[in-house]
Amino acid sequence: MGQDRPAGHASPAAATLYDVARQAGVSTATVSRVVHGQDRVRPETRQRVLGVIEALGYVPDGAAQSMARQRKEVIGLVAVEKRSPETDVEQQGLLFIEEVLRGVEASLSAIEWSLLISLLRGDDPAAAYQRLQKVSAKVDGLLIAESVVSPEHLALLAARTPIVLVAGPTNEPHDVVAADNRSGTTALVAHLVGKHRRTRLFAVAGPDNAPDAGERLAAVRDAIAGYPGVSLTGVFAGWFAAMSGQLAAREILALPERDRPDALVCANDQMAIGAMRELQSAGIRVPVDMAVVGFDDMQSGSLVTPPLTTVRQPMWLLGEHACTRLLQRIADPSLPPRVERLPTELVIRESCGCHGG
Amino acid sequence: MGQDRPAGHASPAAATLYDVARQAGVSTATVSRVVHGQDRVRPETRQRVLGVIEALGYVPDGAAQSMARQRKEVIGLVAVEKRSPETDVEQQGLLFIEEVLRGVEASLSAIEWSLLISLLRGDDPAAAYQRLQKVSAKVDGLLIAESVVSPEHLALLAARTPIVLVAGPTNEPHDVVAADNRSGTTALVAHLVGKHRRTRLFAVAGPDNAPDAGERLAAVRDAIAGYPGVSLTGVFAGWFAAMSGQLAAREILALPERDRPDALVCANDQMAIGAMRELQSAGIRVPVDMAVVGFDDMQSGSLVTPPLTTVRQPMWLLGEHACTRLLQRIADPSLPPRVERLPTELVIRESCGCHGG
DNA sequence: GCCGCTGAGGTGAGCGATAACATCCGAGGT
DNA sequence: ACCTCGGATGTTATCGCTCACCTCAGCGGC
Repeated sequence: MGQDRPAGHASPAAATLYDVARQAGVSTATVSRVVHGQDRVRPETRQRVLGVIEALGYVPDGAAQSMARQRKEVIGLVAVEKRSPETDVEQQGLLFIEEVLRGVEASLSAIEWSLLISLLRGDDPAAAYQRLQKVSAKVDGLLIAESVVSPEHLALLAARTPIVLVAGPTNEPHDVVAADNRSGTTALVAHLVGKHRRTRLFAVAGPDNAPDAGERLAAVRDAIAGYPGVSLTGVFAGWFAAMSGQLAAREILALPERDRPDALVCANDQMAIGAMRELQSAGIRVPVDMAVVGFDDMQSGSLVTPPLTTVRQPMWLLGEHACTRLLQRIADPSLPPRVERLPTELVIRESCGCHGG
Repeated sequence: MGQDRPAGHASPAAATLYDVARQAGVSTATVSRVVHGQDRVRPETRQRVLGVIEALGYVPDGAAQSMARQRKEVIGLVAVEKRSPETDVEQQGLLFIEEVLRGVEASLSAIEWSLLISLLRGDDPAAAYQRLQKVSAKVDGLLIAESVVSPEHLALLAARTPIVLVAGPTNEPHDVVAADNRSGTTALVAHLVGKHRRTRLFAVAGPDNAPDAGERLAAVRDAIAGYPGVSLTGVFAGWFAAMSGQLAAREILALPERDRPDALVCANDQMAIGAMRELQSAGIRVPVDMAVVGFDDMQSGSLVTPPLTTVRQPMWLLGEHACTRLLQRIADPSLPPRVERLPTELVIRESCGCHGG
């Protein structure tokens, strides 16, 4: 069938609606109706048109459709990518978003929409905004991860395009879908204190510009405040990368033994893993001498020894919900912005002091 | 500035080129020239237009541009996603592609193009093809990962859209960019045999439909054939998931001790990790009793105990090269299809029997 | 004084669909 | 026989932009 030209070469010019209409001896409107499965067409006509479509390998052009119906059926997901090919293989930032991406893509493909990805790198906010503008021209709405752009730029963008923030700041007048960092953290601290009698916690925080990080730290503080006799012995300002966990560990190792914490609460799993390895290679036994816990529940957490106790974020769901929200806003831009929190779940493994089953 | 309407609401109707032209008192051609930084405009006029653009927050519509210049400046990346939200958190398939994705995105954003992602799920090939067609309508070319679709469908697709296969079958008349599975595998076997004196290897293969998997298995066979006294004691048909590594391990554990292999060569890291954990929990010491090696060099391989010896695939590069190739083909569809192999690199850690530094 | 050139900018024909509206035609109703 | 009605189709304006081509004014050369 159709072996008349060598494969691997794009055809001379893609068939258009007009080609199909002409060959089938009908109007473009009829072809359009057939393509969209409408019923206003006689079965006989439909068959004829379908035949021509098949023969020509016709597929309606997306750009033209977007123009005509004033809807692109594409949404954009933008995240920050801090890595370059030469940089270390540190799986950062996007690692979190990858799971979200799947959730988004799943929701989208169910309604035949598509997902456009844009990874921002470099740290020039103006350039980032430029890029975002360009991207916004190709989509019906934007899902923006973490805080990749300043509040002012966000406002400018929102004035032109529907946007939903994923794990973004909740103090801006935008739709936000985020994990319930607070309850997860509270449960984690409760476990450490209640079950394992830890009294000297140390926090390894995430970067300032990540709202999630701030919330987790605040929650740790608040939770600790609720337990008499338990104190937060220190806070290390990390940036979500494993390396920053390592650095935090070194800072702790430099402390006289008596001043060291008995539990390390990290703002994400990456840092927890980095810290744990550093502590272990200095001879500290985790969790006996010091417990180490993370946040996110990335797969790697279950692989390390001891397996990491952490808090699971429903990242797939985060993606789904953010997507749904964005779709709603696209349908009705006048919707009032809302903040949605998705529940987190304590995942107890062994790095807290519990014993594996 | 511009606080006249509550933020978080999309504007009534986006400004168009005509709005800008009218307000600036020039023609649309002039605005277009300004937007595209052409020189045929007096500085004074340019400034005026720029002012209006700024004031209106004008961004040229992507669909209209695509239409007018007959180029969408978007390429699509399609991969298979075997997971659903309820399924286990097995990070499969896409895990490989995520790194590729970054490479692609980086190349693309450098030239201001965008990346459309489509994850195929379910296993209805007809549905997959449908979806691919839809996606192809929105892009200028497609990057297709592994073999997500039948050769026939691929040919049909290629007749209409430029495509490049990533880690795909090399026996079809398409552009392919893949890792040099053979040399990596050969080096791995040489290490196992030469350095660690292993003589009874067991292979855990990938799925039949993954060309990469087939190549790796064949390379193991060929390499072994080159060493007298070394044999391949068995092959387990896995599917790249950690679970299949586990199953392979169980099969081995069921063997009488004398019939067990002394080295396990897995077609990817996921399976190696799965197998290793299963072996360990059955009391087998890795690597003393049995070496276990993988392929890919995913980050998790460095986290497990013992750290996994594996072969690194330059996935980022794979993405970059595939992207470049696709761009070339888009520019000149008459290019003859080529197969490009990217070098792999042996990564020696400890699961082969070497000692960590 | 006429021509041609050049820089600055305007005109308008597409690009490939969609969808509102117009048309045509035969079946029923009266 | 006339009118109505509705199903099947055709016509065509429109979406927002680009680009080839046209216009026009001023200027210098001969």
